[in-house]
Amino acid sequence: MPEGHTIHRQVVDQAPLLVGRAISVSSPGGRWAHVAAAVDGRVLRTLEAHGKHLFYVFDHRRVLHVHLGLAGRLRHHGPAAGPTRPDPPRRDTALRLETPELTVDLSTPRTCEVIDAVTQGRVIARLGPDPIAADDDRDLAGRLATYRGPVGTALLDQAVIAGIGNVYRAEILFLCGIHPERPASSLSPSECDVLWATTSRLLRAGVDDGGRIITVDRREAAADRRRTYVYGRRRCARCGSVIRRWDVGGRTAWACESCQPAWTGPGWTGPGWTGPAPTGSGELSP
DNA sequence: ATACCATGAACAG
DNA sequence: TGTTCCTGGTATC
Repeated sequence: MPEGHTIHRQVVDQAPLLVGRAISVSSPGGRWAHVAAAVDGRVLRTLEAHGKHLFYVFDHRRVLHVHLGLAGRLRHHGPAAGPTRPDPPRRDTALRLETPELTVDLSTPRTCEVIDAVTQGRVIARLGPDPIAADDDRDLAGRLATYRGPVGTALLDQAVIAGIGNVYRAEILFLCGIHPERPASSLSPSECDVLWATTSRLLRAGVDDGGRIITVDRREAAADRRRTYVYGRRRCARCGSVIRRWDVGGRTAWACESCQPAWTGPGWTGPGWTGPAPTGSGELSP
């Protein structure tokens, strides 16, 4: 499940075994041979993550840039000589990275390219702050104050915060008690502070949990083994109300409208808005 | 066996 | 705003 925590987890797992070593890079499927050739045999200097983007920085100042998208995956294999010798690469493997200690297979990435440091800087400059790496929210309140659209859309905008995906969006807004359709600009500075702190806490926990997304408090949800409060659920793990799922910002929002009451202030156009006086016959249009 | 939906985001218009 | 790409898990036949 490639949200930002997945990528940071890859850094935690890969960096100790790859940084400082020459990496053999190949493209088993052949489609990415030009990418493999550009970094094959080079020594890895650093491995960096920002949001959902992963950067392998090599000694000749070339940078392998990977974004998994929806279907991309990174699979690890043990050393060729050890008990967990790597499987033969799957046909869809874009790149295989190998050292004596670790083999990493990248399959069906959204982005797989070799760039320079300037381009890497541009990619990162397009992104908002990464709540796993950064302690500073870089004025999240200011960005939300001028954001035109619901907070549920803003949280998936990687220029606002880098690394949130649809699962975390649902869980963050639940834990903050914020309705997904509230105008982003209606959040108070203190709500923005809580939003950032919650985001940072959840994503960091996701890294520590090995990339799994576990947001529930074990005491609160002791009765079942689900890992979320609202995402993927029929009923709220806290109050039992039926979860509503509908489109917000082009993705499915999941929310408990008891725990996340609808906003009825300025800008709200959802249920409860009386609107202009009805005209015509009063019948609903087909 | 087959259909559908999903953790993402670029692109067209 | 809608279309498109990719794989994999789950549901349905």
